Amino acid sequence: MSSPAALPEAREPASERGHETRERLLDAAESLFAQRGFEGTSTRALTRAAGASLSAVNYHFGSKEGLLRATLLRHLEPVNRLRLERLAALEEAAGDAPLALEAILEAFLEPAVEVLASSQEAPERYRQVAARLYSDPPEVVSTLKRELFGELVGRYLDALARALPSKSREELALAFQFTVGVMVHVMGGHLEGSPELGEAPTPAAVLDAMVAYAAAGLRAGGAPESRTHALAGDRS
Amino acid sequence: MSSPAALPEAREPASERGHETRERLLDAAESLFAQRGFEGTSTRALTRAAGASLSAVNYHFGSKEGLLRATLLRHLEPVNRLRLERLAALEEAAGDAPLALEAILEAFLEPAVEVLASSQEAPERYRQVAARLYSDPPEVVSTLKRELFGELVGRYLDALARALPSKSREELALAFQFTVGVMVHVMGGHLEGSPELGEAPTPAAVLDAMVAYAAAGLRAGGAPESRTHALAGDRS
DNA sequence: GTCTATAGTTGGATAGAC
DNA sequence: GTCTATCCAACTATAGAC
Repeated sequence: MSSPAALPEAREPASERGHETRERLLDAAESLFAQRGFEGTSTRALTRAAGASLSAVNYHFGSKEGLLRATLLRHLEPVNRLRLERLAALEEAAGDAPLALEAILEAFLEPAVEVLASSQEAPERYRQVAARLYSDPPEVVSTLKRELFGELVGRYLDALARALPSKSREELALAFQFTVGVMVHVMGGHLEGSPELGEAPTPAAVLDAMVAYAAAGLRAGGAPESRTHALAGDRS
Repeated sequence: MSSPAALPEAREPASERGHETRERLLDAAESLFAQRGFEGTSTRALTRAAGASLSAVNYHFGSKEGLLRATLLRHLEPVNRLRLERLAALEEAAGDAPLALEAILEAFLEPAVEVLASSQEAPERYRQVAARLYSDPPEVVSTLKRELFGELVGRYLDALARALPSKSREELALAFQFTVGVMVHVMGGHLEGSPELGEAPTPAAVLDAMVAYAAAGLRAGGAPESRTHALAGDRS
């Protein structure tokens, strides 16, 4: 985190040599942590992949854990910033009116998909980084999770509460967590693992399906009328 | 898997000494793999927790990976068997009629919650075992996943297709994967990590909420009429 | 079936030259 | 800022006594 010297303000002068290795380490960490997990990736394999020396990780990040933290931050922070910006833009455009549920969900879900699609290289790499937050055990991760998502979740729940005034905050919080589960599963790449899905659908199609699924789920979740269990399925 | 001797048929005779250690190892593995992941757990810590010697893992399971496999199987296999049984029972009762969507979802989701609730000791332990299937990287896991879920998913999709005849199989498969994501997130214990949820809801309440959420999501997911994005939130 | 002892690797981290 | 060389702790797996 607080690295060696935070070079003056030059924003990539001829002498950014000092940052080249750092960036390569982050790239390699992204890729390897995603593929094999934190404990499953050795510092040796990591620095080899980055074309750096073994000691580089400790020099730039203090420890292997510091590198994990930096790796997660590098991706999740911009995604979450975008999520907050998009929510704020929606709210400003709507004035006092409550937001459309689908719009809120799109503001939350699309940034993740976007970052994924905008990656030039292997998208698999980016996908699983976020999912790691929900699977890697070390304590760094749970701390970081609260750090990164605390405010975000609160703000989105506020918007959801205005869109769905008949729901209690607990109901909304629960259904929103379900939605996070959907997102994590998709970002973790578990759609590919499943047969029956034939050719993988495009990210845009998956996003649309997620929004529709989650919107319906949020509207229905926990509402007493929806527990009419005895009646059969279709409705469309 | 195919262990030393598969003792005749005695179902816990005075001489089950040979199995005591084995069971203790499975218990410990369950707990530690759930908490710290596969690579994050050393055989030493594991055997120490089980009160066994270091070599016990290799004797009983061949390797550390063999122990992971046995651990996952021990829990997932009965859960999946129950899922298939409950689906079959529903289908028999219904004759030719399509099943109620909520009933299908309950048959799928409740066994997991049930095993969780029926565990005498720390339920946290059991919860995360299944979730590990979706986060641990080693190849054993992805093999096992297909092995365990291949038939199951096919059978449930068949039932869903009859309950929701207007949906294509691809739409259903996608929405069903979303539902799996919800379940994995819940079983992984990520509800606890979130504030805003106050006192953790009971397993039964979470189950009801999941069923309602997923049923609504499956009915709506991908249906063209549900993409009327412009209209605002509430409906109840 | 369980133990102790040990072999043989590989792990993260550091020292010090350049 | 990056490297090589090295420390030492920890790992999985095996051998062999009991």
